Amino acid sequence: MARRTGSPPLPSPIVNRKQSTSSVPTPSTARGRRTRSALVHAARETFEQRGFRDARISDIAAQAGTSYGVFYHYFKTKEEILGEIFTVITGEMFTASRPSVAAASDPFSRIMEANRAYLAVARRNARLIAVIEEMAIREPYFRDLKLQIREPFLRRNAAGIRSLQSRGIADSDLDPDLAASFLGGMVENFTLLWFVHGVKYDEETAITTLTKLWAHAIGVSPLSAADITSTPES
Amino acid sequence: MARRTGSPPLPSPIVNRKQSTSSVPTPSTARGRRTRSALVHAARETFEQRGFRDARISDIAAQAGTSYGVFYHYFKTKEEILGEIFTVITGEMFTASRPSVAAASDPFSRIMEANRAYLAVARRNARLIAVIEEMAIREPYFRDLKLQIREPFLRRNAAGIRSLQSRGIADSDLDPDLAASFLGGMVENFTLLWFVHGVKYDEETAITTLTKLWAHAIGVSPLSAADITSTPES
Amino acid sequence: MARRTGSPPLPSPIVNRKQSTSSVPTPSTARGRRTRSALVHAARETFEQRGFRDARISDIAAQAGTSYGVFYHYFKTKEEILGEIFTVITGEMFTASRPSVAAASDPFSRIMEANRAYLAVARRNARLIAVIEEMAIREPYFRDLKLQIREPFLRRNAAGIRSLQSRGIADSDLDPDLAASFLGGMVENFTLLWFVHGVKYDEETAITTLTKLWAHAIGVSPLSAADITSTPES
Amino acid sequence: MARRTGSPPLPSPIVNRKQSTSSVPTPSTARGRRTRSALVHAARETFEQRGFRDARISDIAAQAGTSYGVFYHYFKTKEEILGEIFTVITGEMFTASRPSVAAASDPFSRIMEANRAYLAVARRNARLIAVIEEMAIREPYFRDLKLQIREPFLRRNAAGIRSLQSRGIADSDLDPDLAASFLGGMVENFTLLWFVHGVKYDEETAITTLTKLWAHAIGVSPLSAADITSTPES
DNA sequence: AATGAATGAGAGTTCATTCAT
DNA sequence: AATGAATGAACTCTCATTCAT
Repeated sequence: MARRTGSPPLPSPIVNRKQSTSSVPTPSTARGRRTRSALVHAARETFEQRGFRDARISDIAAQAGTSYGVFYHYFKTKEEILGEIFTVITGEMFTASRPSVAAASDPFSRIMEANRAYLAVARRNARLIAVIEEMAIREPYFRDLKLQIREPFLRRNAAGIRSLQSRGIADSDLDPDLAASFLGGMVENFTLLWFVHGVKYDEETAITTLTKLWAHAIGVSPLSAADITSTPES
Repeated sequence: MARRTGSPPLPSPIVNRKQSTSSVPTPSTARGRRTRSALVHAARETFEQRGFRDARISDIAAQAGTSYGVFYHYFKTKEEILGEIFTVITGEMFTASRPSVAAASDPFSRIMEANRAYLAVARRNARLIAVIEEMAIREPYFRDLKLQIREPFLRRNAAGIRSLQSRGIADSDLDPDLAASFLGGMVENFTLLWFVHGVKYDEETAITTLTKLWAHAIGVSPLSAADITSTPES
Repeated sequence: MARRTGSPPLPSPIVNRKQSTSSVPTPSTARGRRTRSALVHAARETFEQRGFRDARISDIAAQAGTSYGVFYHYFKTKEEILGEIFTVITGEMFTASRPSVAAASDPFSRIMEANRAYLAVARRNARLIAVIEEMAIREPYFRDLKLQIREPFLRRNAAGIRSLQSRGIADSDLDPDLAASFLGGMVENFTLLWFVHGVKYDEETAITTLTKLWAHAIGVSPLSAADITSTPES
Repeated sequence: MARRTGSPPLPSPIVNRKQSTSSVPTPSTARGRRTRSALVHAARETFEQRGFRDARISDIAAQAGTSYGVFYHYFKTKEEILGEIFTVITGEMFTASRPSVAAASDPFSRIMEANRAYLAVARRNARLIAVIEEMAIREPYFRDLKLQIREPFLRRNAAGIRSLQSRGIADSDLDPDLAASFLGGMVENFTLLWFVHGVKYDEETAITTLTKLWAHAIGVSPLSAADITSTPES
């Protein structure tokens, strides 16, 4: 007798599986590029205002001055548009945080300037950093993003410490990577309190104290370092 | 010193603090007390597992083995039951983080032990701390909670630094409150990486490095401090 | 240095995975049972009117006189509520289609009565059968459902044919299972045309012709069968 | 005899037959003709793969290698392009199903060959037939299409039966139109099970059984028919 | 003729909260 | 006190169709 089977005799079974709509990475027309760019900018503002979770697609679209559905023309998910934003931010933060002081200055001043530069950049991007900070707690994607953004800073700081160690200025007893991570964490934590949580600090006192702590922690003192010619450490 | 402001510098998001229905703070019957307690415990587990936002009232009720509606008999909002949980946590964390080492030991060892004790407690409560950390970014209620939990630690640390300064062991140049805040932030940032984000560290190396950085930062060296009789600083 | 790993040191990684809402199979209160039942009835009517695909959850809820969300209290998906409907239909169809004629009557009459009974039941359930028929084309779930409903009819018919064969009344040359399947298909196809596609037939002529074709096909003739005492074949 | 009605007995669902925009029936340029043809082919493949409902215009356009908008240049609706496909199919199916056997062979063999030919064609077009079958349930447009495709087969079969009746070979008691419709339905139902639902059959046994049932049903036996010279019945 | 960007109505689903029992 | 049924606002995502270029 006739037996029913799992697979029909036809080339392939008839099953309807909807394909995921593909997003358009780079629109071909000028109008498209304008719209896409407007969405990215609008997304940034929306995320800054509402955070990631509370940012609705409709908020972004409204902010961009486009219709609802156009978002899905260019992006599949909120995550995707955020990723776009962060590729920009990540690079900008690192380059902008390079200390502007002459290479010849003493280590203490250099640390001071590095902190000053970092805080300036962090202040500008505080709200977006807060978004990552918030999401990183639960979403692996964001945790990775956070650690990824941290990475180059850690490397630069570790290299700086190593350089000072090799020149006998900094405590050679310290693991430079760990020290860089911990001291970097100190600054990071501070920026969170200052720029995101709204704790009030006197700028100069804060930067000075921060720098003293950092410098002393690795064994650099304002006095000892003043008379030493330094080489660039980053 | 650092002052916390009532309103954050960022436009604070909507928080709905309903005041309409009145909740029952302390049930009169034994059964009522049992139910309430079951809800609080269930809420803690649920928040740890799902985070605050993703914890549904129904999850908590299910975990507590009660019905949907009973939650609203005892609590007005999710925020309220969380507050309940944290009054417990806050106290526990502070007392449990008191260093267990004899008061007579040297400052460096005391800092080490304080860090060790703090990390032990932080590890136990990591998940809940993560919940606050996450929520503090956008919700003033949680930001206040976070700063509130921080406060006693800062005070203890600041007092410790002041004590060392007055005895000439620590750098008297530093603002003790700021230093306490920044170094506390260093440790906090580290616990977040270690216990919440899952970054791997070698425990002993990490604690030693952390303590060295802390001690050096305020001018305490293992050598200089060893021969000095200390007074309890907390 | 610190290395980030996929798995954090905490008991299990922090990931939020929403649980699927569970549906309530049997409500505990009378009110609940009433509502659930109203939904099932409403769903049947809605499916009959609109088909499965075009039946919106809101249609069903409206038809049941309940709110939107209550559907999800009792059912997870449209498929689930449909399954409920069909467990009822399936049984009803088979029992109701049992020929009511005395066992003593001749084979031809018995076939006639079986067809008459089947057509009566099929007419009542035509719209729902149409729903399965429609969905069976693309959805394996429905194809299985369709074949499952067919099955008992085929078995009964095959048994009937076997019985007639063993008594020398029907052509013993035929595979009784295949014959049952094909002749059953003939009737099925006819009911689809008649009850669903709205092709017009004269009832008596149709049933008579259908029965003649069936009977002749398996070798039963009105004449030859008249004088033979039959045993029940189902 | 069976008459098809304009309006079905069931409340017919909404069909949107837009008449606003005018489509271009026959493009004047070669390029236009190529594009149009590509669309038709793409539509056929898409409908076979996804079914009518799940086939998006964008799927068809993508398959044809053209842009979204061009579809609307040539066709008003999905229904329209499907109609185009079926005008081709319908004709092909009928001519291809003409039995290839010599007119001189006996009625039984001729029925066998007719079935064999039909099954071969049905197998090739199974997927598209499934599409109609599916849509015919709810959409009058498709129901009409289905009955329209059936029509010539019914006429051919009815003519064949009439011819056999007039020559005394087939049961003259039967309404030839009804018989043709019912027996045709039997074969149709079988092809649905076999080619679309994936029920497994042994090809030769199935065809033989099918033919026996058909022949006996109208009173044609292999023996009685062998010695009679037949006239073409289609 | 062709392109692909833009629109927006519509359906599904979730869940905090209320309320009748 | 407790239950769990009911409500409905809010948000996501899809895709046929239009239209400017």
